[in-house]
Formats: sequence, C-alpha cells, structure tokens
Amino acid sequence: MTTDALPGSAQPPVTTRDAAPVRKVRKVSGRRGGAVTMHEVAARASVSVKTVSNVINGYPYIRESTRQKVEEAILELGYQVNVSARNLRRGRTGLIGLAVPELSLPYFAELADSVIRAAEERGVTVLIEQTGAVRERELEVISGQRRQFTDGLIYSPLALGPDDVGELAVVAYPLVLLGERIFGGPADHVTMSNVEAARAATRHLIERGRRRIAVVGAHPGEGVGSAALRVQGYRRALEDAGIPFDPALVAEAGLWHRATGAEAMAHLLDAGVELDAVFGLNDALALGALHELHRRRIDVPGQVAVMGFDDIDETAYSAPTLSTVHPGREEIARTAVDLLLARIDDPDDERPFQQVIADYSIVARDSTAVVQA
Amino acid sequence: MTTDALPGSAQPPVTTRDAAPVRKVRKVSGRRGGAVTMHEVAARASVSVKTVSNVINGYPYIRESTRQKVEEAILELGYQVNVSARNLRRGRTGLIGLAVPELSLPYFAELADSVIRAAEERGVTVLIEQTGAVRERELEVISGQRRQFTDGLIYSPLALGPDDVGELAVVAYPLVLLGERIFGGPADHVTMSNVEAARAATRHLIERGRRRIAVVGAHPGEGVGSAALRVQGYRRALEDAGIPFDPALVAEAGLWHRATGAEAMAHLLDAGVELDAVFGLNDALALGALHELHRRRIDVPGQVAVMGFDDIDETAYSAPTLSTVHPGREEIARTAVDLLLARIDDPDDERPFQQVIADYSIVARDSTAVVQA
DNA sequence: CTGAAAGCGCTTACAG
DNA sequence: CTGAAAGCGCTTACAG
Repeated sequence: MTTDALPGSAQPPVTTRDAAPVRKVRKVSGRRGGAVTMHEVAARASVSVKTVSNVINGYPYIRESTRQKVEEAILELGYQVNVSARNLRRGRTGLIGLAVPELSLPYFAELADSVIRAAEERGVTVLIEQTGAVRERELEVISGQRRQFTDGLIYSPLALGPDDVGELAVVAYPLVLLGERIFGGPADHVTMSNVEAARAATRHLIERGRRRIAVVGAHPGEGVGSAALRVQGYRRALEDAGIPFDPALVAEAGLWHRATGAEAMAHLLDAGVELDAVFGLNDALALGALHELHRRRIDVPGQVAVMGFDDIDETAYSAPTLSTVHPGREEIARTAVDLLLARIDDPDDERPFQQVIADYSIVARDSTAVVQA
Repeated sequence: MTTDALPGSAQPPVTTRDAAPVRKVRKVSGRRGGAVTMHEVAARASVSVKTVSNVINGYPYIRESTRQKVEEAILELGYQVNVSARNLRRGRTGLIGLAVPELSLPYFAELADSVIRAAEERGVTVLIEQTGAVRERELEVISGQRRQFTDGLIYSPLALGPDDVGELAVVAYPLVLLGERIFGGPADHVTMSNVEAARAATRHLIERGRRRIAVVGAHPGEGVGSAALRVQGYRRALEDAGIPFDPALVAEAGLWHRATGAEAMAHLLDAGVELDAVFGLNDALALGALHELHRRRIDVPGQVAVMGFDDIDETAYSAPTLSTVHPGREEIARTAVDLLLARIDDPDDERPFQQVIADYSIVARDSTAVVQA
C-alpha cells in the first residue's frame, strides 16, 4: 500500500511507510485492494482461519476466550468479510431482485420501499429493476445478466399475460410473482382478492346512499389483470344491492395515471351521465377524477363521493382526503420476501407453488363521508 | 447434478443421468450450483480458458476462427460468466450504491429512476438504500456492510449538516455527494444553483404582475440546506424588483410534504395575510398549497398564482398544472454516475474533487398563467 | 495470437 | 472445540 490519501484528493500524494504498530484511523474501505483478510485476523488472534470464519458466521461451539481473541483482532484490524469471496464459495449473493414497471409510479415506489424494508429485516439486499411495463423488457428481466447477481426474483409484470406462462417455465431460480397478469405460473404468487376488495369498495359507496356509481379505469375487452377483476367486483356489489348495471357509468383509462383519471372523469361529465359517486380503479385515477370534479366546482363528497384503490401515501393528504382500499402492501412485500427466501434457503424443496392472497381493508376518509343533511 | 426439476416443483423429482450429448432446453439458471464453467467452454471449443476469457472480455487480438469456435461453445452450453468469481478476481462488483431518504417521496423516486437509467447505459447496476432522512441511518450508510457490495456510492443526505464533513473524511471509496447539506466535503459533488433558480422562479411570478408573494417551506434559523438557499433567492428577486421583504409572507414547513404545504397555506390565509402568489419551496409543498386554495375556492391563477420547485411528474397533471423549476434531474443523475465511474475506473487519480452545478429551467404552466382581463 | 498456472478471499468437509 | 488444505470460477502476468 503506498498511499492513504483519498483517491482524487487535492492533497499531494503521501507515501505512508508507517512504522507505527497500529493505525489510528482506519479508513472505511470499499471493496478495493489492500483490505485486511481473514488470514491476517487469524494471525493476529493466533488461531486458524477456520476459527475466524466460525466466529464471524456464528458457529456456536467456540470457546469464549477464543471468540474474544478473534473479535478483538477483527476490531483492531477493522476487518470486513469480502463479500465476493464468500459469494463465490457459497454460491449465493445475498441479493434479491425486484422488477417493477417504474419507480415514478407511486404505488410501485411504495411497494419497493416495503420490499426493501422487509428484506432488510431478513438481512438481504434488494436490487431494483425497472421494466417500464414494456413487454420486451419484462421478458428480458427473466433471463438477463442481472439474474447472475441475485439469488431470486420478485417479479411484478404489467405487460405480460397468461400466454406468457411458458416464458416463466424456463426459470431455474427462485421466483415470486406479484400481480394479476399471470396465474398458475411455475412460481409462488402473492396477490390480493381484487374482486372482493372492489366489491367491498363499491358496497362502501352503496352503504353511504350512492346509487349512480361510475367506474374509472376499465380496460374493455381485457379478460385478465386488475382492471377486469375490479370491474367484476364492482358489478357483484351492484347485484348484491339490486342496482342495475349501467354501461354508461364505466369509463375507460388505459394507463392508470392521474391524467387519464381526470380525462375519463371529464368524459363522463361532458356526456351528461348522471352520477353520485366515482370508483377509481386505483388511487391515481381517483385523484385525477377528484381534480376534475374540483375544477368543475362539484362538491366532494357533497355531490359526488370518490373512492380509490391502493392507499398510497398521497391519499391521506389530498383535499378532501381520499377513501380507498388498503391492499396490504406491507403484507404483500413481507410475504413475497419470505416465500422467496424459503425457496432460496431450500432449493430442493419440492413443495408445490403457493398462492398467497393478502388481506385488504377499506379505508374510509372524507371523500366518501356521509354529508349531514 | 441430480435433477433438472424446478426447485419446489410439484413434479416428482427426476434424476437425470443424461446420456444425450446435448441438452435440448437449458434452463436459465441463477447463480446456483451445477452451472457451466469457463473450463467446460474451453474444453468444448478446444482452447484454453484464457482464450475463452479473452473472447468474453473483448480482448482484440483473437483469430476470427478461434472467436467463432468459442462463441459457438458458449451458445451451445448456455454459458454465463460467474459474476462472483469475476468480482473476486477483479476487486470490483459492478454495483454502485444510491442512498436516498425514501422512495415514497416522489422527488427521490424519480431521482432513483434517473440514476438507474443512467447507470444502465454505462453497464452498471444500482443498489438503492433508504435512510429515512434519519441522521443515524445516514451515517450508517457510509460505513455499513453494503459498502462491501458496491464500488462506490451516490449519497443524498437530508439530516447531516456541514459539521458532518468529518464523517465523510474516513471514506476510502469513490463517493459522489448530492444535495445542499454538505459542501466542501472530500467527494465530488453534484448540486444545482438553488439561489439562482429560486430567484428566477420568484422573478417569473413578479414578471406576471405578482407583488405579494408568499413562500411556503422555510426553515427559520437554519443556515444550510435547500430551504435557506431558496429563500435567499426569493429575497434577491424581491430586491431586484424593489419589492420590500415582508416576513409575514414566509411560512414555515419542516417536512416538505403535501400535508405541510397545505397547513402552511392555511396558516397564511387564516392570518389574513394579503397575497397574490405562493412559491412552494418544493412541488409537494406547492401542491399542498394548491389544494388548500382549491378548498377555499380561491381561484388559481386568477386570484393567487402558485409556483413549485422540482418538476416532479405530478406537476404536469395537477389542476391547474403547476409551474415549477426543472432542476435537471436527469442531468444530475447522469453527472453523478459519470463522476462516480471515473473515480472507480481510476482510483489513483489525484485530480481535485469537482463540484458540478446542474442547469435549471423555469417550467411555465397554468398555475402562473397571466389571466386575461 | 494462445497456454499453463497462480491466486483473489472465503467456506467446509475431513481429521483430530 | 480447532487446524490444514482443497476448491469455488474467474483474470492475468508470464512465457512462448
């Protein structure tokens, strides 16, 4: 080692031929050269590397005095395990992948947040990949180079459909599927009861006296995915209450963004459709609808009640605050991580793939409050 | 190798003692055991491993016929480089860290998005870490275990201040600092001209005839960080125009969220402060203010113009759309990645630390439109 | 242009 | 409870 100067430091290079036995300040080195190795720790503690390794990995049967010697040496030398070497030896990386459409979409940003936290609790690190909800890139994620970096993948496709189950069949690493695009795939699957949740959301509106409930975000002609399932739940709730289904109340929105929600809402209003409530199939759509209603000075919830789906942070801050469906994002994240780690820990486990359905709950806020007469 | 069944497959375990010379379908294996090695490729192509390595790493002086033999063998065997082994040998991981407060905050979600894209173009992968803007965790990131995984770090602290420069001094890996909390630290630094941008934003309002311009999001008593700098820019613009500064127009908001923006706005209005414009020190604050104005049926921009800062996606979708400052997020991300990679590629480079200031621009939207008389 | 061989820093049977 | 040694799969001087 020739210099301790920071790389790129403005100071003149200092050649340290240190005579001092122990350095005062040991810099936090990244993975770069000259790092302390296990052998040096072993030498200093007068034990074998095996023993150092045992201490580090929490092997239980170590004499207390030995453990202490080793721990002291580790501290004194500022030793850190070389992760690449460990990975090479173990055949693991300690990293799991998370593939989502885009972090710019609040729901997925929050999902990523939850997955990172859940993984952290289990001592693993998350590598996020963005697919842009582009079919080609969603397929690329499955077999791309990044799979070399990770022990498994949590995969939330938006463009793939049931026909792509075959693409997943080639996967030989632990995989957990999220969402409603592919069912029965060769992977564990965490999802939610979209139909029941949407039914409950609609019932929530009906119970508050609403009868003309519009839906924003439908994907007409699509048989799979969240849109189809949630519209189905909406229709069930109408049936339950004996309210006839009126197609005029169903507004399409391909992308589930605020902008499309506002547009769809505008279409409904411009068409003169009579309505006293709006169910946005996700929160962004509902917030878009809310803005459009505001813009037209239509009182929420006085004239029109609004309901969303996802319970993103923002819904607690909008004016009025938005009632929505809490889809158990934390639970979904935790379950996905746990399922993945179970497969990673025991790759020869032959137990059948699991499908876990997360609990949802209705979050009642101001946008669906009962207005005092 | 005993079985090709998917791990955890419901099928009975199949012991493959394959006699067939070539497998039909090779599964995309993660990092798990039994993967093809370079030696097998070398054997099949009848060359040495060195040659295979050369082909893979694009070493130029290889006979065309040799290259083809090797490439065929790679294809036939479905060979993929073992990243852990390569990393161990190279002393690099190909991963860079990105530490941000929270992905749930739209600005940071979008920043992460941009950094991931920029890194992807350069062939490196990003590992995101969340600090929650908690001082303790921001410090932990600097020396934590994850630094073992990455070749360098892009670091965006929110809780640390100038006094913490010392904490960075121990860092011996390439580091790029983002934001306005720490200046002159031992690292490259990408920032923006907060003062000038805020001044331009305020001027934008003044040019549209506004004179009573409120500021939302100030941090009274704080000398560093975005809040102080942006308020400074605001005051300069007032001076430029000969408008006296009125402290009553400055509203505090510790956290820069939609909710606090709405609260601050409410305070201003309840206090009866006369105003014809609001400058939110970030977009979330401005959007919160916008909602509060809507709620009170105060027309934007008719009665009050609203300006934000950050140009998050959402500002293009709000009603009315929000004028804001475009801080060159993409440029910041790209520059940060490039600076970091330059240090990683040449760790012995002694060139002084750079401070790069990204260009900003004013985005004029409906919330500051000039209203026809 | 290509080969034989050392070594990156761990973990883990195998012995004792 | 601990040690000596092999080997994970690469890359890279060193030779030719």
